Amino acid sequence: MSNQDEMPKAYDPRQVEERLYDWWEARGYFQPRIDPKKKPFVISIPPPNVTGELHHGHAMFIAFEDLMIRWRRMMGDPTLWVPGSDHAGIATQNVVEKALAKQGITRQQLGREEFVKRVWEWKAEYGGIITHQIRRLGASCDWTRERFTLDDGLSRAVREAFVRLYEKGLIYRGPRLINWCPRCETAISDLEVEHEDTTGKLYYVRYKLEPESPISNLQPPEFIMVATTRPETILGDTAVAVHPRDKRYKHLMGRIAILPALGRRIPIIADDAVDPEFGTGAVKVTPGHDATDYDIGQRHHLQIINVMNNDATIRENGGPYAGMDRYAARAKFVQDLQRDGLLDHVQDHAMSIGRCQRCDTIVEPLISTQWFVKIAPLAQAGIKAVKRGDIKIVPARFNKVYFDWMTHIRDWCISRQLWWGHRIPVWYCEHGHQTCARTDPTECAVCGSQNLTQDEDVLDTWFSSGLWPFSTLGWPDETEDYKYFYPTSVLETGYDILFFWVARMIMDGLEFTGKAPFHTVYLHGLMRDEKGEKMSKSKGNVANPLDVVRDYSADALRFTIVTASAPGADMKLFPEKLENARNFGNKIWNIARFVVSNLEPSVIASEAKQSPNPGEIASSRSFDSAAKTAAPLRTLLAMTRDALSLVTRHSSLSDRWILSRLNHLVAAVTEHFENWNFGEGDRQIYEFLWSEFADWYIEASKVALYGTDESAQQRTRAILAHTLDTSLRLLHPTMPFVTEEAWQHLKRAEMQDARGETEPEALMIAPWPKASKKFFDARAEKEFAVVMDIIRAIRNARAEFNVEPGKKIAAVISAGSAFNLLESQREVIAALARLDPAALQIAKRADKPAQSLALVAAKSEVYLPLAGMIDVEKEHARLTNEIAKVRGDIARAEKLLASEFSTRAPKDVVQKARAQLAANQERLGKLDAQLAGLEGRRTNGETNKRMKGRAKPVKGTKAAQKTQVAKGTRPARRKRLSGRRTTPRATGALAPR
RNA sequence: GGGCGGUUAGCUCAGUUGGUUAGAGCGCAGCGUUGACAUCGCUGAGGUCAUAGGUUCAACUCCUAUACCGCCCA
Repeated sequence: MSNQDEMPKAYDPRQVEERLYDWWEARGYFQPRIDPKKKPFVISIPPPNVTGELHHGHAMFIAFEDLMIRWRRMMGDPTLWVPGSDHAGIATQNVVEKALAKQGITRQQLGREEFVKRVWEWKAEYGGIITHQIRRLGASCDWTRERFTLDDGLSRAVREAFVRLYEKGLIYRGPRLINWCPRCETAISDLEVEHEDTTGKLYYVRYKLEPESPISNLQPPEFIMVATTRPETILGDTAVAVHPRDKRYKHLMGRIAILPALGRRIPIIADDAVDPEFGTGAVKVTPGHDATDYDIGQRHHLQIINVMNNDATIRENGGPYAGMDRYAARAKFVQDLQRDGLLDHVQDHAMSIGRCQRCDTIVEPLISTQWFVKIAPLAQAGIKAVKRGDIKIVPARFNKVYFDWMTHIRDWCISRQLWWGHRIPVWYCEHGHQTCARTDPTECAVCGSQNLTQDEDVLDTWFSSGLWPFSTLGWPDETEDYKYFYPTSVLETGYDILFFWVARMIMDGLEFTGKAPFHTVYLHGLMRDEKGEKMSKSKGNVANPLDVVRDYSADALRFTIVTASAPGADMKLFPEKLENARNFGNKIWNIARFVVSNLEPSVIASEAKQSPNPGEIASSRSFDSAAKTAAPLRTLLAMTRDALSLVTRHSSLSDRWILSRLNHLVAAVTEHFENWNFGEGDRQIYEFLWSEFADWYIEASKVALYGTDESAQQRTRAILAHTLDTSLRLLHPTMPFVTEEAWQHLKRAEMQDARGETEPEALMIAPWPKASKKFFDARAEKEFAVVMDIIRAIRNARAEFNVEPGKKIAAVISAGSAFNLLESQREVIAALARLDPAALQIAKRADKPAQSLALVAAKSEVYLPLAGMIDVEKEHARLTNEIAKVRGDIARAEKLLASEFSTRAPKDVVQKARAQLAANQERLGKLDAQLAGLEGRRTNGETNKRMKGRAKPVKGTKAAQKTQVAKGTRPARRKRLSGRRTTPRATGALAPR
């Protein structure tokens, strides 16, 4: 029984992912080992809201953060990823209220205590769902350190932070104009208001003027006309304002206007804030319901009148409109103005309205007594930290966004009229004194009164989120975790919460711990749906990542997320992308299957011995059987050592080539990861595994594996194992499951040797590979590229001429300077180009056999005796076309080299251009000769009849000619090989007789 | 109003200090059950890199302007 039998033909992630996760977790791999000598790598998870289930935005941060975490863990850092969730005040209260509403219950009916109890129940249920989802995505976070923002410890941190700011005078309470959500019935911060452009109405309303003197009573009444988008707020007007230099209104300044409906007397004032271009140039001033008007009101000491209740109905001071909803009041008010002849006209108006981020209700600016953080001093420190470089934001373009916002930051309204959250730690006595304390006070700090009541409000959720990086580690206590793991390393999240969360963590971290809470902020883009729209619950386009996991695997989702976008760029999720990633997983699986099956299965079976492996924990069939058949032969380390020692002495070209490519890959991926280019690193791994390792090395390795040279077999096996092992390590941070599963099979196929070396128990705790420069082999890469060129040219010709795929054909290679190389690779060439080895002739210089197709590839010529399968006209066209292209290349190169380029460009660049030109000239010579031969044949009256039935003229002699005319200089398509540009271009011609 | 990002193959997108002939996946065309893989293999077609200028020996890449799309802030 071979290992391959344990590896099904197709990879089935559903049999693997959950089992492996459970095993990793049970083995304790997610927990860091505190090593005082090492600097830890730490990420605090962006805590998901406990409102419901995860969406793809969460999958996104998990993909990137787990990649970093697993990578650093393999690099040997003590690595900690702190998981947890956020109580999400308004959001959670809203969903629970909605759920209760379905049962016909309101929170008021339940009362505060009972309601909060219900929310905790909700949290228990959905918190569980969320952690399950995070696990299924493969997140290797340390669940023993899981935190929730309402935990006792974190609540204590919130209290400590509040008290410190309060004592410093950075927290104050007072009446200010705030954003009020009439549905949530709470204040919200500026950030929680989402502005939306819309077309509204602009109402032109006439305010009657009070006569200047009793005599004027006899005059016809005078008016001043104002324009407003919100006529119902006229009820709260306390002035009319015009611009001080507006000549139109000069004579009216200081006069008194009479408010419609209420008859209140209000002054006409002058203020610079008025835009003379807007409307009539005269505006109504409503300090109680508009931010600009509030400022004007402050400057002119105007009375502030709030005309709305908490639910946006008109208060009793609204006269006849009292009790009406704000929009019903508007309609009625407009109607009344019309009736009274005070409404001049109405016009459409482009405007922006603010809506509540959580419930989409139109926000009402109003005056309310709330708690605020005086944020400017904290923001200054936050700006400095980034300017100094203590914190680096990736991608860097977000620096500017950060600075702009921090510079123009306004005081932060932190009190919320909710029940779910951290209660504000301030008590009032009957004299109105405030007592703010770390522990619940029993008496007033000012007068000693024992008659205390705590503030009813709770804090903005983000107040606690801002403390997350350190509150989760034990702050304000100097715990072991806090001392060792703080400050954290990287903060990874979506750019949409740069202000909400990232900026606040920076300010809080600096303020409370004296340290930047992390040294790097990595911002990813937003996940959008297929149409490019932001995913949101109200749009109903929110998908459950677990559905994707079920259909494509967590690995596929993660790989797609990481590779399908650039840093900071939004991405769309498509089934096609996921399919490709899933297929890649299967490809990896089959590569492993091939390698494993070639690692001496007979020995594996006979030397079986028990060893610790995932089978002990998970009861997988494959692990169980593996445990029985597990056969220590040599460790991967030993294999690597073998590969290393063998490569220098006996290795073949393809061996040296793949090891060179592999080590370049290790270097490149490591560098890309270090530079935060995870997508590029992963794309290179993909290219390597699929296009180099599988398509070329594995195919070439079959020559040695199925040959008779035992040492070559051994060596090839070692290199196969080593290359697979290394590649799996590189890919593990992105695709943890399939790599671990494949690696376990690989490991079992080798096992321990007599020297007692042991492999790590799991890939996830195996060391990250190091590139070894001694494997860099430019010559091998160059030479193997020549071999690939020859093979491609032959394959190309076979396809063009419809040679039966299985048919082994003869070939003559006139190798020229590449003779030694090609002769040494004859088996590989024969195998991969499907040539008959007995009929493959390689010579330094060979004559063209009669009736053969001639190809020019990599400075050599290949003749394929495809007698009778050749269409002379077609060949003529192809050759002519090819010659035109080469001539174009030559002309361009000559022009370039004749210019200042040859004197001013770097030498190596010029040298390359020269070499390229020479190669093309050589190629042109060969092509010309072939064409000449063909011309001779053509004029000899040869027909283009064909012999074999399968052969047929390649479509489009005409098309080819057209192409030549239109795009004669178009370059050949580049091959998939990264880091290697080859231009296989087969060109066929009939040899002259 | 201020700022940022995008515009590259039919579609979705990479392209990191400017340097040969710009890449991938999907799709498309042809061929294929070759002892890892049809979730696959081989071969091929397909792009004046939004437009107009500029810098440079050299521009998808740097600069300026314009157009269109998207986002953030006010």
